[in-house]
Amino acid sequence: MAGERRKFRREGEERRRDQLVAAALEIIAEKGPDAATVRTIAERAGVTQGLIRHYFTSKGDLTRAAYQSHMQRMNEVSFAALDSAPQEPLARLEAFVSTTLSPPALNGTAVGLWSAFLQMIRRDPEMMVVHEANYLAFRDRLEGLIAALPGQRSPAELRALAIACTAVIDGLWLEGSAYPEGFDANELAAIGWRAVSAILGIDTPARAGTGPRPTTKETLP
Amino acid sequence: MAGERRKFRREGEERRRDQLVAAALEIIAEKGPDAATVRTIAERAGVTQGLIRHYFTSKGDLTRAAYQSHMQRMNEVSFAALDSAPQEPLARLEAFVSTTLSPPALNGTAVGLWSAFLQMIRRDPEMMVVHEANYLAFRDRLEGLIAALPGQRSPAELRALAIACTAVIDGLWLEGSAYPEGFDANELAAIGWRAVSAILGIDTPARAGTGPRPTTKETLP
DNA sequence: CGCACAATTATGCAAGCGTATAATTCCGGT
DNA sequence: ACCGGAATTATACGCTTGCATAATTGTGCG
Repeated sequence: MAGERRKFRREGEERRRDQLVAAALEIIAEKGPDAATVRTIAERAGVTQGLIRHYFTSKGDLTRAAYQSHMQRMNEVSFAALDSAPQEPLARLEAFVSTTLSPPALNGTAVGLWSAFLQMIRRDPEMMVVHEANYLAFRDRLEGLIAALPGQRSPAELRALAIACTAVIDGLWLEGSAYPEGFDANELAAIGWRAVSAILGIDTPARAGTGPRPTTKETLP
Repeated sequence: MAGERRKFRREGEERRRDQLVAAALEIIAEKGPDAATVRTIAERAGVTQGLIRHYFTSKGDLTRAAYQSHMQRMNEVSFAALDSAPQEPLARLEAFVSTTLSPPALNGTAVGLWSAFLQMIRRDPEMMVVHEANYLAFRDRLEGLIAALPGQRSPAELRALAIACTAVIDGLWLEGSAYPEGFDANELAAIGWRAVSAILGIDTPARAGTGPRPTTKETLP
């Protein structure tokens, strides 16, 4: 009667690890890090909790693996969008900004993950390394896009511009994800592109008249 | 010899609540939200844990009170910095940006608090209301500073500019706080001011000589 | 001075946590 | 066919958590 032991199938180690990592990420994103207990993660992955300790030396180990996996996937998505972009530097940059500030990159679950991991980053040096590497990867990619634009800029100048553009994109992404009701559909992408253009000293392509004209004193007729 | 009962002093209700709120904020900022248990909070406040339930109906109630208090204080600090600023609109704006992107506003504990609360905001509608109100208050203040600049801007234009400037400030504040080794002392404030200037169409102060000419339409006499 | 009552401490409890370990069951090699 | 070991489940333990309640003690008021 009671002794119905659960049936199971054996899976490869890699696949099991991926399942557990995916389950952990889902739960952290949906219900927060506190809800991501060993038991709920195992349940979501369709196994029992003991298996976690069979594939990870501790729960923290699983959490680190999940963070690494999440960051890697974000990177890949970002890269993929760039690969299918056109070739003109300006269009590439615009595509990059627009992609980052539109769904699916802009979504509520990602910011949940982001803030959850930020907590751990501050206490776990190993996670800090991953964070640093990924932040710099994002910025460097953006810096590369900027460097490809017409005009010459010194390295220091490039660095400052990349930091500023990264910041405005991050800030918009964050508020748009955390407080989605506050903005229209394409509003953030449009604002982001205008801001990046302005920072880089590019004439805003879309709406002449209202756009900032940074340098020249005498303007239009 | 075991029966040494702890001595205590009675305090007013308001004072005790403040002490508990302050203790909770300190612990969340320093050690993360998981470390902020009823017992550690009480210990930090110099009382025993039972007292928390005497002044707050639950731990969540205390946490909400802590968030409210934190946000209110951030607001006051921000306001105070503006009050002692000069009167010319441009200088006021620059002071605001610079203050926000320099210590003590820029520090690691604040971002710890920020990301910890962001977690709760996503699950607690009551906290979401507080967050929304404070984000909009920040943005509105910034929008007011922008509106005071010479030149005319439509309400829609003002909104977009305020969103963009808020985003760049938030993004810089965030990365500077979360990853302080990555930036020089005044670097972020300088980058922030340059970015805001560019977004608003103001000539960067370094290359002085030309006054701010924000709009392309007819503006000045 | 002492008394009543709120403020505070002390103790207890059930639930949930991560971890350790024992018990089973699947599955490939022979 | 079956067996040995790895994969997986099951159970248990010690600890911490938030919350409840009982026991005390400080203190304003007569």
